Amino acid sequence: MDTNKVKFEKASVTVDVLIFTVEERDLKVLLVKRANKPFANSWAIPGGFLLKGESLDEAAFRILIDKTGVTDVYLEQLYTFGDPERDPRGRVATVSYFALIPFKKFAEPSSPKVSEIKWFSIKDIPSLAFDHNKILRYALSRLRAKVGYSNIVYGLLPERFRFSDLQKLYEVVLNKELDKRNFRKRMFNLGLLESTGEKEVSGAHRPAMLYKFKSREVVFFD
Amino acid sequence: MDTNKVKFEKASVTVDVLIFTVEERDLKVLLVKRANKPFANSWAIPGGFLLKGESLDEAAFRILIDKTGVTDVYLEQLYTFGDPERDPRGRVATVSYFALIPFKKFAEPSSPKVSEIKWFSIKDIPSLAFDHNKILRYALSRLRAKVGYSNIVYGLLPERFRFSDLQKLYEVVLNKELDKRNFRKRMFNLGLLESTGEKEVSGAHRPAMLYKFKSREVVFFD
DNA sequence: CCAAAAGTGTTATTGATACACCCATGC
DNA sequence: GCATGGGTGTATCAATAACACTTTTGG
Repeated sequence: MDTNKVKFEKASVTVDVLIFTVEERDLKVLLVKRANKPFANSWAIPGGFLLKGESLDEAAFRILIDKTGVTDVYLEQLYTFGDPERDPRGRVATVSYFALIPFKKFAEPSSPKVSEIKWFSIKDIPSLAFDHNKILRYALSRLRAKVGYSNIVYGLLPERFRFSDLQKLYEVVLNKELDKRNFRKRMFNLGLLESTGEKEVSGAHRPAMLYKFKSREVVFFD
Repeated sequence: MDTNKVKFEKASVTVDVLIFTVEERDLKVLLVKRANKPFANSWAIPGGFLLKGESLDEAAFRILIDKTGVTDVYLEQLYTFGDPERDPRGRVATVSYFALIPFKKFAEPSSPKVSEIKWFSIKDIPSLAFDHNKILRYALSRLRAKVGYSNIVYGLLPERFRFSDLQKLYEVVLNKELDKRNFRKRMFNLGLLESTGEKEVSGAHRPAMLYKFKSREVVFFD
């Protein structure tokens, strides 16, 4: 192949972070409304340009803190999107990450530049800026696959939770119903959970035992 | 966070492709000896800068063809490495891919710029340029995980192969021995293979039936 | 006593593992 | 006839799937 006349191209590198949480037993993703062109007023995945001296992981972490104030978090690189046409401003490659945070830790963002920021149910996603719908679909498929062979859902839950919260979370992520008894059996057999001994301050029904993950580190199984 | 005084940084984007094959029942990866600085004379993963108008996948494909002449191939994006210190020339983010090719299709490369090119057994990898040892370790762990729940090994095998070739391949990739009867049972149960009806032109032993994958498309199972 | 969610066991089926001998060929 | 790799079956165990009733609380 003759490459003599073809030019290399410096690209801008952005890092986008898909921030997921569970609220009201529903899986939600944090989106921002863009203030500037291109795609002004469109909703988009939060992100930003890579800064001098910053690693990709550091940039993802910075964006996450900027938007949510959360630091104790599960964060994983997802995929890199680099189609030459994906950004009208020029060649921009986006390294996408996904983050899982417990809703309770979320604090309103400090960043003044963002005009608006909002949690969207994954069942109700509008048309997004750039190729962000595609990125979100990719993130969801990774998340769905990964909950099947790892404990990463710990990132979505508070320290202590009811068993039914955990089950509901799996049901929402996997988009299918699970049998209560089989689910409990399997979860206990994996040996990742422990009872806290405490019970929820309950409603008009039998109070539920509260559980926690033995370890808030990623564990793979199967 | 005050970002007013921090500068954005344009980065060069390179695409590196880990090209795997099986030869002599051993898993091998293609490395090139670098002609130029930095790391002149070190072995490295083949790669190159992203060209104008080219998508990441296209760049990976171009590099692969350039080095091997192979076009019918399994190719998958792996991970993006972007530490600010990883290349002494400046900020370079590398999007890594891995490719699986059947050894028979390999043709000597047409590219005149490469000083040397060589297959290395994965058991015998030297110290590589940049952070390429780390990238290779990552690729191997992805490959090992993925053969467990997909049929991607089809990419490493010729059209028709003996069952024992397939088993040996799994053993090399997973670095452990497998039981012959259980392995055959499982493979047949997955329903991805079919007999070609033909037998190998054999050596001093009973001739082996030759099999092929029903589909040379990625299939996931489990 | 009624509504609401928590909690609990058994059976059937499937997939994984462990294991040893005969077969077809070339020389 | 012997050396070389090809090819086959059974029994045990573990994990998964299907399935319905009782318990504890608040109001």
